[in-house]
Formats: sequence, structure tokens, C-alpha cells
Amino acid sequence: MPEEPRRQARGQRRMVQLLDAAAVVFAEAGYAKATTNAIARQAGVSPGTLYQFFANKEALAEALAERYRSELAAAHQKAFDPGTAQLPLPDLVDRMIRPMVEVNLENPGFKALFGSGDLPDKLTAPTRALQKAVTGRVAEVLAVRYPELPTDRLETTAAVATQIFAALLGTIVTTPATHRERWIAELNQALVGYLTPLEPS
Amino acid sequence: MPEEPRRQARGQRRMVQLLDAAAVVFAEAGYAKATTNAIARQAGVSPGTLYQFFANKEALAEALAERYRSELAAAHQKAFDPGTAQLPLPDLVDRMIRPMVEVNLENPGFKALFGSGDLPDKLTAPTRALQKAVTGRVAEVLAVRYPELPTDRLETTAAVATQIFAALLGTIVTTPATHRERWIAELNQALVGYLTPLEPS
DNA sequence: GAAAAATACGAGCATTTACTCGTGTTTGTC
DNA sequence: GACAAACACGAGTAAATGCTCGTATTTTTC
Repeated sequence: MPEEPRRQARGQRRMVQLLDAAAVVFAEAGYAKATTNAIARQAGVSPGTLYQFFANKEALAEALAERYRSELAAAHQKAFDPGTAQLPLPDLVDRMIRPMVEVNLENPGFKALFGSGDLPDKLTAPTRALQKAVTGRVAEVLAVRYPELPTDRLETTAAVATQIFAALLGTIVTTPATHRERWIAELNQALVGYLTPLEPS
Repeated sequence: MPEEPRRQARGQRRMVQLLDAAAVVFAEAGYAKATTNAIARQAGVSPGTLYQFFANKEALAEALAERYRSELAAAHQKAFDPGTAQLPLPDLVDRMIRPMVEVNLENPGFKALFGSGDLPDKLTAPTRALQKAVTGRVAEVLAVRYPELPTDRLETTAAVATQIFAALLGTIVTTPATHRERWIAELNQALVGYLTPLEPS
């Protein structure tokens, strides 16, 4: 079994380059149609070099998903002080949504790994992990706000909210910046509407 | 330019077989990974025969999308008498949703063409048509219920509602029948919540 | 019943694509 | 500076896949 080589500085830079390139190509073509050769070319590197760092296309996607996961975690960390969960519902939803939209705008590949349903079976694992990370965050917040809610109901709600978010994300990021707020407002309305019945009256 | 041959009875049966087969294979593999040879095999027919009836994979998908469109129209026709649009909102939403879920359960390929975002550019046309047909129906109903709403706002609302629906459709149909109602209820809650602000108070 | 049109076959072609491998260069270590 | 390990190249390979084409059979037309 081949063991991981000890990466030197140059190698680490290359890996970053390759992930950047993958994000671009995934964003343009979608995961399925994205070719490893195209990713290598985008990174200004030969196909052989790509495979020096990533065992296969799947591993590349996995690493990219991992990157997104940590960026998302950071963005949420920044937007959350304790007590946020007690804000009025519309404000809370807005606080959850903004950072995710931002991350998505800065990382065009995100949606390709997060959203689409037409992925080969092999990719379901990393994709699921990413989805689950997001759903988990949502569930945490909901747990604080609605402590009475049973766990399974909480998870269902978080899952649905995440799926609604994912569904509208595509429209939000592909829409020109001028009209973007419009769609963000719709997303807000949808989520607030969905969650309102849970509010203590 | 080759003109369409005048199909005889046998040929028409074959086309139905092929569309059925395509639905199965698309459902199992997704559009991108579905191979035309697999579709032919599923139909119990040689690859050459497939291409006697459909110019290419895209044309096959197009024809299938068209079939779904008409089935959906029929299902909605059946569920709609005039006056339905004036029902209480939860009932109206339920009436819109049920037939679509049914069509989806009976035609597993539907979601593969309707939902996923990772489709090659060539397929966007038929997919768009299908999405647009659904959105159009929703818009019609909304127009009757909310006659005061400006057209653009109406279209936005219909689009969002459709996307929410599409997002949860996957979960609904892949979930075992025993738990299905649970998710349908969530979808209802989401849509009702989204539309409630439009109700005259 | 003969000519024509439609249907059917399936081996195989052309292309794409994930990935390899032999070879050469750069970087770190002693 | 010598040796090894990491990095880099890019032509090439094996497999997959959309689709063709020559040929053979069935159905329709007259």
C-alpha cells in the first residue's frame, strides 16, 4: 500500500491550485461532465501532476467538499454570537442565510457539489457529508430556539429547511447581482413561513 | 434532410417500449450516466433499433419529458374543478401536490428529468420546458386566487413554489411508503407557510 | 406476389476520458 | 555535492459510450 508522500511547500501550493481549478471547472460543467484533464489544464499543470496529489476524480471532489465545509463553518462562526438564536425569526433566518450565500458566491463550485441530484453513486458520500454538515448546523440553531421540540422532528425540520435553501441557492447565485436581493427575500419568506408554525404563540 | 418514416403499429409499440425503458434507466442511473445501450437492452432491443426511432439520446429525453408533461396535465385536469382555487390554502396546496407526487411515483424517471441541476447543456431545453409547464400551472392557480398580485410577482412566487416542490420531491419518492405522508405534510407546511403572507387578511 | 417501405440486428467505429508510466527536473538532507 | 524523495511532464492506454452501417426480416402497398 502506497503511503502518502511528505508534501513539500511546492506540493501544497499545487494542491491549492488544483482545488481552485476543480472548483471553476465543476462550476462550469457540473461534476459529471467535468474532466480531470480540463481541471489540470485550468490549473496550468499536466494530467500526471494532478494524479500525483489526488488518487482520482472522487478524491478531488472529496477534498473540495472538505474545504467548503470548513469555510462554511468559519463563516457561521463569525456570524453567530450566543443569543442570535433568540432573535426574531426573520432576523435569525437572515443571519443563517447570508453567510451561506456569500460562501457560495465566492466559491462557485459549491453548488455543483452541494445541490445537484444527478451525481454518480461514488460521489454521494462526500456530498452527503457536506449536506449533513449544513443540516447539522441548522439543527443546532433550531435546538436552541425550540428546546421543546423532539429530536426527530428537529432533524426533519432541519433537513427540509436545508433542502429549501439548496433549491433556491441556484437561482440566487446565477441571478445578476442587481436582482439578487429579490430572491434572497423570497428565500427568507419561504423559510420564515415554514418555521413560523413552530414559534411559541 | 431525412423525413420521418410513416410509423406502423409495431413501430409505435417499440417507441412506447423504448420510452418506458428510458424512464427506468434514467431513474436508476440519472440522465448523465444512463447509456443508450443500457436503454436498448432494458427494452429488449438492439442499439440500432433504438436509433431507428430516436435520433439521439437527447431526442429520447425530449420525448420522455413530453410524455410527462401531458400526464401531468391530465392529472391536474382531473383534480381541478373551477372553484378549487378558492379552497382554504392548505387544501388547495394539497390538491396541487398530490397529483404531482402520484405522477412521480408512477413514473420514476420523472425526477431525473425534472429535478437535477447537473444536466448537460443540451438537455436544458426539454428540462426547462417541463419545469416551465409546471410553473405555468402553478401560476394559473395563483392568478385566480390572488387576482390583485402583479404579474411579475406572480411568476416569481410560482417559480419559488415549484422549486420548493422539486427539492422535496426527491425525499418524498425515495422514502418508504410508510413514512411518505410525513414528508408530504412537511412539503405542505413549507408551501402553505410560503404562500400565507399573500392571503388577504 | 412483387416492389417498397419500415423494422430489426449487432458488430464495430470514432471519440471521449479517467488514469498510467517512463523519464527528466527540482528540492530537501547529510 | 551526492543521494533520495518529491514534483512534473505528456504521450499513451484501456475502457466506456454514443452512434453507424451493411444486411436481413417483416409489413404495407399496388
